[in-house]
Amino acid sequence: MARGKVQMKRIENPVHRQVTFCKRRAGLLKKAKELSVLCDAEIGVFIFSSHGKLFELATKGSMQGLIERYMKMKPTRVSHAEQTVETETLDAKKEINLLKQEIEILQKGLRYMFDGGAGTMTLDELQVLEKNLEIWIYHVRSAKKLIRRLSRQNLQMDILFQEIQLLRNSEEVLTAANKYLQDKIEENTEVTNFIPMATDNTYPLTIPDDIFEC
Amino acid sequence: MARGKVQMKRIENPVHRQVTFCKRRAGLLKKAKELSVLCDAEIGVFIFSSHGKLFELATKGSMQGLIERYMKMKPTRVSHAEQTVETETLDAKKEINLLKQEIEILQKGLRYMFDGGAGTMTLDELQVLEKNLEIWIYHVRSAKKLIRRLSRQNLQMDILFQEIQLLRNSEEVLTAANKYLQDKIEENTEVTNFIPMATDNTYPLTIPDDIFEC
DNA sequence: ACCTATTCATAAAT
DNA sequence: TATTTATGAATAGGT
Repeated sequence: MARGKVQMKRIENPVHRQVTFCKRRAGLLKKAKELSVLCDAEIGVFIFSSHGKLFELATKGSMQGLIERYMKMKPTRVSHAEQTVETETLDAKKEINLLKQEIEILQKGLRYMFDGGAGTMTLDELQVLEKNLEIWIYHVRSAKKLIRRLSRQNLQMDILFQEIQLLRNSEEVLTAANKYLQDKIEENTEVTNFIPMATDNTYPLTIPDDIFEC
Repeated sequence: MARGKVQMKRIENPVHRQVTFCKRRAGLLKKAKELSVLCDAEIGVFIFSSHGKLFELATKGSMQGLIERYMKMKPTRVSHAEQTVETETLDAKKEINLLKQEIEILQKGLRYMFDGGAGTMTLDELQVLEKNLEIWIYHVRSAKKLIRRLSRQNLQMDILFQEIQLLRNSEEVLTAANKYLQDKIEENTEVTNFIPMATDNTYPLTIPDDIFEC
């Protein structure tokens, strides 16, 4: 670069390093934007300064979306290896956020299943849920079967009710006929061994009227 | 650039665009590496070409780690200003364990609900799960109400069925009595205006026998 | 992939 | 921190 070629190693002078960081950072992000525009590419850039400050750029949409797209192409590797106690500080914070995300997905999942999908979940979250929902389907279908059978019986209860009304009516008719005939017998005849039958048939009709209320 | 300034818009010629993409992509990644080395920064770059191919760079560690670090600072929301990394080491570890426990409980909870309680959960886990279950209870109770009502109707159907049997029996008794009385009348008496009533009451008893089968 | 004229990026000074 | 300037680096278009 200008006024002397630069050595490709860490700039030790903190002031120089800071100045160079600002300039080159701006340059890098500009180049990224240019590449995105000129070549119709989607680009994401994170820059963490040596002091942990974050600078980011996401062309075409959000960084979140980019990360999801990235994750889709590279399904999370599960490497644990061993960690030295000293290096755990940063890893711990990373892990916390991962775990928080996971919890959020699980909670969303619970809510999703409880509320019937009222919440808004991302595609990835839904994919996590998909497996669980497959298990659900079995239970839901079992429940549906039960409900359907009971509903069918409910319809048949209407038929039963109608039949009962018919029987009640017929009972009245028969009782009336019986009574009429008895009267005729008493009025016109002598019957020695007559035993009145079934005229006081008072079996309990305990069917409540609100059986069919809903 | 060389031999003519370039317009900052998408290059329409596909060949030119592809060539430029390769060159500038290499340039961008080189710049990123340089910035990382010179200024001791941690940098991640994704580049998705217009046809979806991914090119990536992660200085100092893996892209996965970078994404985790990114997520840590942006839990999809406003950042916590800057946090002092050093003071959070212990808290972070504690938090990790808490979150891991919570996740495990939630997962167990999901399994518990899906598999019908096959898993073994400790008392503490059950207490955490209890909170989630409270949400469930509302839904479960609604479902139970429905099932209970239908079951109650099902029981009442048994009563109805018994009542129908009683009515059928009483009908038979009454019919028999009626017939007996008629016979007596015909046998012993002259009744002028007698009209046989209801002895041939053949209303359809269409109740299928398998109503109560499951 | 290589060349090279030209533009761009930027280190150091201010 | 911004501006200037001299210089190295990146690259567009051609081969």
